[in-house]
Amino acid sequence: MAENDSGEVHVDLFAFFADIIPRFIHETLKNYIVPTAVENNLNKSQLRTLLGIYKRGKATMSCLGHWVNVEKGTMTAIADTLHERGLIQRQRDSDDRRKVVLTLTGAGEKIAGECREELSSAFLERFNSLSDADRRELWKAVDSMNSIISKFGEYNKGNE
Amino acid sequence: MAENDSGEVHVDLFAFFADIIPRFIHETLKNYIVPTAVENNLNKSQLRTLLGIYKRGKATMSCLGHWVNVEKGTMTAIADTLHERGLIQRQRDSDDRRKVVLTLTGAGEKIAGECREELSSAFLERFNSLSDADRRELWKAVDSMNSIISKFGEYNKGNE
DNA sequence: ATTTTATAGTTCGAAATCGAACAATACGTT
DNA sequence: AACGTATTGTTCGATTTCGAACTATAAAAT
Repeated sequence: MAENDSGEVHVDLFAFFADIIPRFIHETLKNYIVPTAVENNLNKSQLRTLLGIYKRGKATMSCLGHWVNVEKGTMTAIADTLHERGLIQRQRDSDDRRKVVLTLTGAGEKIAGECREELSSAFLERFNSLSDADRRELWKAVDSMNSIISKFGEYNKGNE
Repeated sequence: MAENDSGEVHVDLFAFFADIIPRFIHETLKNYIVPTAVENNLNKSQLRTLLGIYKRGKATMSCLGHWVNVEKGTMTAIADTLHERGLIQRQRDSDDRRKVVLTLTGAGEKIAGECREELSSAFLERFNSLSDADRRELWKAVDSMNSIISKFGEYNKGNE
């Protein structure tokens, strides 16, 4: 907890974002195994990479590296594997030939979409036990926090 | 985005927790290198383990494994290293002799406290640019979300 | 135009992590 | 008590990831 200028007591912002939220997310999904990911023998990084491209339509290696939270050397290895399995395509960006743009193949898109749906369903189940009042309050808080977070520049940089 | 029963449009809860929040946390701290962690040659898992014990006072291997998000075999290796360096103590739980309880040594506590403070300061700097109105709204949303999240059982199970 | 500096991606040896088999302890049932 | 089942932590070979050196392209400075 922490006090603000007017003496009110609030949750410690750092504890909230660094402890409480990550723990909540992890607790919610830690025991859930994504069926389609298992069927297709995808580990966490490979899945997260596919979902990152799925969400963006296309993305560069660096952008995905930030998103998946791995070094660029690792991203190369992940892209190698996904490409070998026919799930993604690589092509040089014609505007900036240093960049490599990744897109999903038909097979990759199908798998990514199914995984996303499975994860989303599993996650949302957690909220079934909430009362209507709590659900409304949560949604209000989420909308509010979302609008503030989106004001921070880096978050919206897109496919940088 | 998603619609609720009354037709209002809200942020998609799954996207918020699985995409937006993790990305915000990562973006906020990705370029920050914790000085005390570097000085003491601690990698991310070792640091997170120390901070996990610091926050809880003491914790079992399993509890920390969940917290750090690694398999138990990995947790054994991490604990080995931290113990060799004199930062933690291991002892069997006398109530349940299967369990191993980890606590910080004096040296470990000092390092963990410094790292926590450094991370917290770096994180909170991000919010300096917010207007007073936004800051109040954010804090309100955080308090609200925190109270709802804390109703979910598993989150509060403690040193399970 | 040339030189410097910065950025994107790859390679590859070192380090960290996974995950399945295992041993020890606890719990539930009969 | 004895048996089967579940949980906790360790071990160790296989896999993944890190991180520094490198190449190629772009942008900025002179």
